[in-house]
Amino acid sequence: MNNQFKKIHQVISSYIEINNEEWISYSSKFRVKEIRKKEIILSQGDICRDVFFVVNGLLRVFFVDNNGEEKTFHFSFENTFSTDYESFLKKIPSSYSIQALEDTTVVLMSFEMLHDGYKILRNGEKLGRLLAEEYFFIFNDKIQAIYTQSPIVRYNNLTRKFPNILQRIPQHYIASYLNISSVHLSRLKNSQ
Amino acid sequence: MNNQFKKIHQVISSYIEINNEEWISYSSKFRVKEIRKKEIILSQGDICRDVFFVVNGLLRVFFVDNNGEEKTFHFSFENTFSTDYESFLKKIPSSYSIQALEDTTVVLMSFEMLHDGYKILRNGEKLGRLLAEEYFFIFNDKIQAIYTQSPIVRYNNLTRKFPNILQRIPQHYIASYLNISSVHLSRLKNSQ
DNA sequence: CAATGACGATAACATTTGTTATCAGTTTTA
DNA sequence: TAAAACTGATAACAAATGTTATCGTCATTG
Repeated sequence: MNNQFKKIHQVISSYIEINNEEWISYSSKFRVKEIRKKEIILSQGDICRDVFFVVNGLLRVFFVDNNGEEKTFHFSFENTFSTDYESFLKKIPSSYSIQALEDTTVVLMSFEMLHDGYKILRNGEKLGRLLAEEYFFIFNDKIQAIYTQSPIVRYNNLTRKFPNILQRIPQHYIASYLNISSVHLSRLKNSQ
Repeated sequence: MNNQFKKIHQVISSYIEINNEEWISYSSKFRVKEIRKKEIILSQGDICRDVFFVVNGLLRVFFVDNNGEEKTFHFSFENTFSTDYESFLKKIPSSYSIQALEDTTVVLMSFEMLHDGYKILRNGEKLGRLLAEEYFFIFNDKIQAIYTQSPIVRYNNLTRKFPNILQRIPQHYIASYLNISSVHLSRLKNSQ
């Protein structure tokens, strides 16, 4: 099996039963893309045509708010999916941009192939449901964290969960992710 | 058709094709529950066993944070679903409590019947997927609002979208929903 | 009907967080 | 390799938001 598809196969297999034949047919439609650091693979306002699976590297999902300021919404690490799922599903302009923070390899899954999967794979609809549910869980946790945890607690949780995040992601992006200013994060860190 | 099921049939029909036979078998498992004002139908920490469909009345979804303070997370109006979907799906202790703000009638859909539906209904899995997606959209919008809009803008949007909300929901719950203090909301309102 | 509690406005004050600017060290780029 | 851009710390100040307390009105309850 194409080595780049190994992990994605593993992830999908954890959701549904998929046999060899199905996988060969399904994965034949994957496309692979190399993205250079700082390159943007989805621009806010464009319709999001693909779900990206990060094989290696790192993506940043962000948007520009009404005051023209970038807000970092999510970091997509290796072996996770990244997309504007609402734009992707509804074919409406994306609210987010997605940018590579490092040279990154992604597997592209188009809307068409995902929807074909609903019919072609025996458990295609189930896969769709579980993916939607999984995405939902992420957002649910995110909202709860915002409501219940102070920025510094969220920061500590983040660095505990991803110990090398500080080596890979500039601190002001993390501040933006926490929805506080970079100055404030610096203060919080150095006074706790 | 049982009149209380009319709306829920309408909503489900908007998601998938469901014929009369399927509907009769499916809806026969619904249970109806009357909840008195202030009554709690889901307690934080319990496993959420049902999805609630609000026939009439009004529910408040909230949780108690680490400082012992209630944070209102969501208001469930007529003809919408309400639940702790993560607790419900994963059978883990609920992060939320759900309380009636008015005398309320709900239709209960248990985990078992929803999952039976995945098999019994021709489009059961699709229904599950679309419900998960729909729930996801709500959360996506919620997070975006938090990141991009100031509390007073969110307040104005809320009152524009639900003009009678002020008659039905105490203001301090709305403040909690906006994640600001009730004093601050009062100030914002009366100074804009 | 009286007592109690819930509700929302307001004031005074404390705390948190943002803004702007500067600086030194580092990385990127031409 | 030199210039430019990026990064994070820090200080000084401004703005936003929270906390506590008080008050009058209204709704609920016994």
